[in-house]
Amino acid sequence: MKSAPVTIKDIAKALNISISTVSRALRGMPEIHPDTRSAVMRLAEEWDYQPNQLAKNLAKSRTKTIGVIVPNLSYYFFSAMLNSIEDAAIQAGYSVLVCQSNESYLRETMQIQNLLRSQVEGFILSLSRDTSNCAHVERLIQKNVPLVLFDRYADNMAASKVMVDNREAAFKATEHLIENGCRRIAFLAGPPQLVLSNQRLAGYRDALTKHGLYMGDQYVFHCDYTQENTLMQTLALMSLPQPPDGLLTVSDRIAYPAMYAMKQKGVRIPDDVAVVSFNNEPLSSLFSPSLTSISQPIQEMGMETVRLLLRQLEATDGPITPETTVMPTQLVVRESSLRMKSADFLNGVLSS
Amino acid sequence: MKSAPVTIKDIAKALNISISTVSRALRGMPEIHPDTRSAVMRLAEEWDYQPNQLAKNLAKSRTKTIGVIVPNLSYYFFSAMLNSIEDAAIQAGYSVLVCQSNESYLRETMQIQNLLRSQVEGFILSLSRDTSNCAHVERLIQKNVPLVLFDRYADNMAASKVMVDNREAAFKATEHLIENGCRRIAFLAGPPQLVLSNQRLAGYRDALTKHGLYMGDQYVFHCDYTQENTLMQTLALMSLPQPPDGLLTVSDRIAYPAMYAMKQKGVRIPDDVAVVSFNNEPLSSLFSPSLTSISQPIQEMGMETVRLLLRQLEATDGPITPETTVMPTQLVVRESSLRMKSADFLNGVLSS
DNA sequence: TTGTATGCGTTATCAA
DNA sequence: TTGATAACGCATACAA
Repeated sequence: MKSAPVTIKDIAKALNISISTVSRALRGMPEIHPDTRSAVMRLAEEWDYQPNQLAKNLAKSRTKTIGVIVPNLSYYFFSAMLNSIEDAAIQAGYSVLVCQSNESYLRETMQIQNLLRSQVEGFILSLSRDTSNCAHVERLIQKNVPLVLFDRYADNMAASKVMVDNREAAFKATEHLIENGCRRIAFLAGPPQLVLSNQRLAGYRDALTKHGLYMGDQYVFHCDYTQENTLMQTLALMSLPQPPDGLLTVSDRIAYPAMYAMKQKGVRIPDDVAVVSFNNEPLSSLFSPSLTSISQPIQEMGMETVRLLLRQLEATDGPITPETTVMPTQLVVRESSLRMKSADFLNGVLSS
Repeated sequence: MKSAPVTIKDIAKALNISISTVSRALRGMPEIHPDTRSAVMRLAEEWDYQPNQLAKNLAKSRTKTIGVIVPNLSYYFFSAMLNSIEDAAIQAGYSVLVCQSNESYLRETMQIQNLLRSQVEGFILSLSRDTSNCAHVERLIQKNVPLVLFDRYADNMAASKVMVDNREAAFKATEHLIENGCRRIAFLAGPPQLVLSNQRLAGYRDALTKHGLYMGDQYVFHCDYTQENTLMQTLALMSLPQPPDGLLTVSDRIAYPAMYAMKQKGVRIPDDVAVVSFNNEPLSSLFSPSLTSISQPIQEMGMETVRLLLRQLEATDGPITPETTVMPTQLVVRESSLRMKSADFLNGVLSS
């Protein structure tokens, strides 16, 4: 039960002028007489006039709005990315409509549909865990809807992408474990359809192979990102006849429960098992032991994502060639992987 | 560069019928001839017609949309609340527009403004940390805009609210510490303008007073929810001439860095300092020691929040009297506060 | 400097 | 069962 909001028509009627004059005054067009303008402004102020954005957008056939769909805002990485994306978008005069897919393919397609109906001018998208079929995204591309994927993308799609070099990062992380004396290194991966997880798996294999430690994927277990599942996979891992002495996890969200499960089993970290992970959430430094993790330049990734989208949004002559930006990562070493106290010992192992 | 989307006008022209017929067919009105309907549907399907939501909303003067503003989606509590709110809203046929205030009063007022312009029909709001002046919310109330506050609300506002009994919960938590042998109990509170923090403070005082342990607020320190600040406050707390032997924190997000800082200082938890907190984030069970925390019924709170809003949205005769729902909490006891191994010893202390 | 008229894509109220 | 036509609130080309 609220009274009808005031419109430019109300103001025009009250001031006995035309609605176009009110419209122009409100928008600060230069041709308006100062007296007229101030009268309009005064009344608008007094009545707390709020322009109807729907009508505005409809009239201009533009919304200056971009749709952002992420799997889950409770993951630090995604909510941080959202903040960065929002800042960059606002800076460029765009506003943002946020949706979560809740890791569901169905929900993802529905959100795309909804945003499309809401006339967003472009999409920033990170695929859900359950998305293996990408027809819904392909449809956007076919329609020439500006689109940038980040982090969770799919291969073989003619879309702009922003990501880190997952393979290289995993290689780096795995080699760090090897340098710290690990010989049987396990990988708690994400679901098999996650490209990012597979790339990290590849980097993990690369490092093991390079150091003559690769023995098939017997130490690779897939997690579905739930706490319960990770606890189970970790226990399974530790019950292997030859349990691992090093662990790489695809995300801090996987590492936390994994470390918990190991500690419960009396496994000492890093002495029995050294752990390295991905994402470098702020909380990772607060765990005990603090967690070594690959950090991604979230701030820059958000800005770059928006930049690639703006390129498409503001292109005047036809569709633009998709562009992929690979951002650097950084290994942040903490207690969970620093096994050796002595640099000499470290060097000894490496040269042996 | 995308081609103009297809409209009902396009379909009408192609089928040589009127736009009203197309509109009716698309919306499944019963009076349409089956042949006409199927022809329309076929073409709509083929051309992937997407109704323009802006135009739809403008024409109906209804958006069936509610605006949700929270301080920060990276807090577990808020992103979980959002999920619950979204589910309940969708169920009731509403969609949700989400914004973050980023704990800024200015941003909060801007978001309200934006959502108002976007014609949301009601608000669900949790105030930012920096919001002490509530004129912006009062203005909504005056305009009879349906509104429900949750968790972070302000006193003396004629709005519907959903929250937990913070005072009682803090009392319960503090008494739990006392029962576990703590005698000098500190409270890491939130900013002084946070009502919720002050209520918890009151409950903390109640419990101390009841047990003859209250010695003024020398053990009360205020945090601003950043990690750095919490680390500092904790160190200050532990440097007191008589450091505390029990700690209550206003949020798990405060407890994590506090526990970290104490552990760094060699303080043993719970033996030297027992810790109890608020929110019961899923991660709290994974920390070592695992964190005792007050849990709030997030799922139910979200549903209740939406229920109270719907009551206002669907009221036909004038504004509705604001309603406040206080939800129950639960103390989830974990390692961080379980100091005594023996029940006999525990009973001994209590009866002494 | 201001007003008139038209359009944005839909819904809804009349007639037919 | 269908079709004109007028809203919805605003922007804008063109006239005045």
